[in-house]
Amino acid sequence: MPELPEVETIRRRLHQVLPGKQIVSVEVFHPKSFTGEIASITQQPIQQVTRKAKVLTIELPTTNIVTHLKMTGQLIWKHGDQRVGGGHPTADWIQDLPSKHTRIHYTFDDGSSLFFNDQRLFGWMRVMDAQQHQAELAKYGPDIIDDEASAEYLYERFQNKRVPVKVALLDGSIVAGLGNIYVCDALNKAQISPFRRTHTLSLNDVERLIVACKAVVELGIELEGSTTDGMYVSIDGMAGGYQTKMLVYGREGEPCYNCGGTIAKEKIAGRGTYFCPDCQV
DNA sequence: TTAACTGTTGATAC
DNA sequence: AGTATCAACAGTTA
Repeated sequence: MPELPEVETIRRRLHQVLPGKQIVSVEVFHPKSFTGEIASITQQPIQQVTRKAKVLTIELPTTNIVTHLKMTGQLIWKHGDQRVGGGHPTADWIQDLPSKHTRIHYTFDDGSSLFFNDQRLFGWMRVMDAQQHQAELAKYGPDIIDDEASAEYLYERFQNKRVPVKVALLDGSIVAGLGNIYVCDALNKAQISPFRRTHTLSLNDVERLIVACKAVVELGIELEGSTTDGMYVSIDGMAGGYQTKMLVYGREGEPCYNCGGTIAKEKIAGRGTYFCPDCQV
């Protein structure tokens, strides 16, 4: 599922191919997936593709196509047999687009296409002016990989909270871009229990935690995301590589790489949580 | 067959 | 305001 590394991988690849292209037509197959005036996004060159938190934005001269993939959203770009990136396995189903899960199909002036697929319909693409775009991004705290997301910042935000630290890390208004996979791994790397209440963490704990969070997310970006169930792929159908490096996520019953303890799985705030009961305290 | 589970966020109620 | 729970939806697993 797309977390920051997955969305960033998609952003980088879209940014390689989209700038300069003009949208010539848009087919909306599901009204829930798209809002905005199609006429407002055609016949003008795409400027750049940006990301904040898990929100992806295709910037046009006068407006923006703002995108949230939620859990099952995919963006696939096709131009004949041309591919961007390479070397990794490519999903074969991209040959058959649009599919039953394709919600939007953009056609560009060079004949290439962008497909928005979304099995569960939670995701969206919305045309927003600068002010609306700004308001959307203002919901989120600093990206976990930004310098602004410092130990001092997080420590201060933790002081007046008593939720389990795992819940706080998943709260995008505190720090943006972390999802279940990278939070579980970061807590293991920092040797902090996901159950620890935020206000009980020392500044030293928070320093270890923020370093671990940045490290796992940066590794995730380097490996171009994680694909645990085949759902996440980049714009050419390419799977990620982080799933082979996961520390605890999905490893219930297997040994902790840090101490050899047995990885446990419990629920925190309704979310499956993997951790090592022996070295995460 | 039915229920639980999947993950991100917004809405709602305390 | 902080916290907890549920809902949006569809498909897969128990």
